[in-house]
Amino acid sequence: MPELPEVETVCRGLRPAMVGLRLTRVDQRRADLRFPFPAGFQDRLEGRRVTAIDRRAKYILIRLEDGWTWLVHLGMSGRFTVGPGGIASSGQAGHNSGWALGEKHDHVVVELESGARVTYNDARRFGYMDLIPPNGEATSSHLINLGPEPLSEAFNADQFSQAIQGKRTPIKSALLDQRLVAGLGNIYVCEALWRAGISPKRSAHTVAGRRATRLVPAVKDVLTAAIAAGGSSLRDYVQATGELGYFQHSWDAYDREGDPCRRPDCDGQMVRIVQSGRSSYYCPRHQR
DNA sequence: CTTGGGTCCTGTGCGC
DNA sequence: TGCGCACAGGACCCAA
Repeated sequence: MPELPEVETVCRGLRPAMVGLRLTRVDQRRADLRFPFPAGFQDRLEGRRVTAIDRRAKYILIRLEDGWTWLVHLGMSGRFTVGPGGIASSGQAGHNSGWALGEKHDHVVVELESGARVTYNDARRFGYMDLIPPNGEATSSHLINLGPEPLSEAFNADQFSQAIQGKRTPIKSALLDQRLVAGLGNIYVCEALWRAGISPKRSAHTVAGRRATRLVPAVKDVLTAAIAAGGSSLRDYVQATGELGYFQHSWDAYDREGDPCRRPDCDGQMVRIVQSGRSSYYCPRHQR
């Protein structure tokens, strides 16, 4: 799924199509994604005007005029597409059959008063949606345990050193733990550790201090660069505007098993290991 | 409390 | 060409 840069990119694509406009029709086509849709989902959204779209970690927060928030998590394969009503352009070059009936796995289709249509598609259904009542954000179970936004001042070497104090888990796992810092996923953790020269296997508590002062800027830099590129596009993943992010061409670590390390003056070779069931890519030569 | 592993689901790419 | 397996951007839930 999408990690923070992809979710940010999706938000930026949705805003021009949705903010300030009323949702004229909401079509929920199945009872559940990863979790059941909340009771009254369609009725709560239909007829409401969207006032803003925010992002918190990997969550999309669509603000409605009545104070409710439509929360969306994309899971691994969730995606939004924006198209004109009726015709609904896909942005998926090469195959656009079946548009009148919708693509396979189109689970939620929203029409706006502009005539535009916003479609949520999710093949694996690891994504989910929920409704947060007015003033309910501080107590929302989805958001309450999240760590700081990695691009905010709240995420800094002191804070992160504190957060990983005494943690025996590998630094790779610590960076994926949304309670310590919220928004990173498998790709950008690999990239940040490569940039910081830290092995994904290193025990988290040994990163506190000196190494944290390298790691924190590496995290911020890679996320900033990825957002600027519109995120990473895997397979036919498209952002809300229908355009392709291109940061996958800038990966230095992820999916580069057997390839030469790209760090200047390093003659290492990238390897792949499995940690907690997930692939880690790193250079054993300079990542220690 | 922390930590590791299994699990949900569908699609794709690879080796045979 | 078909088949079976490994693997895929996440994170919850439970056992130890």
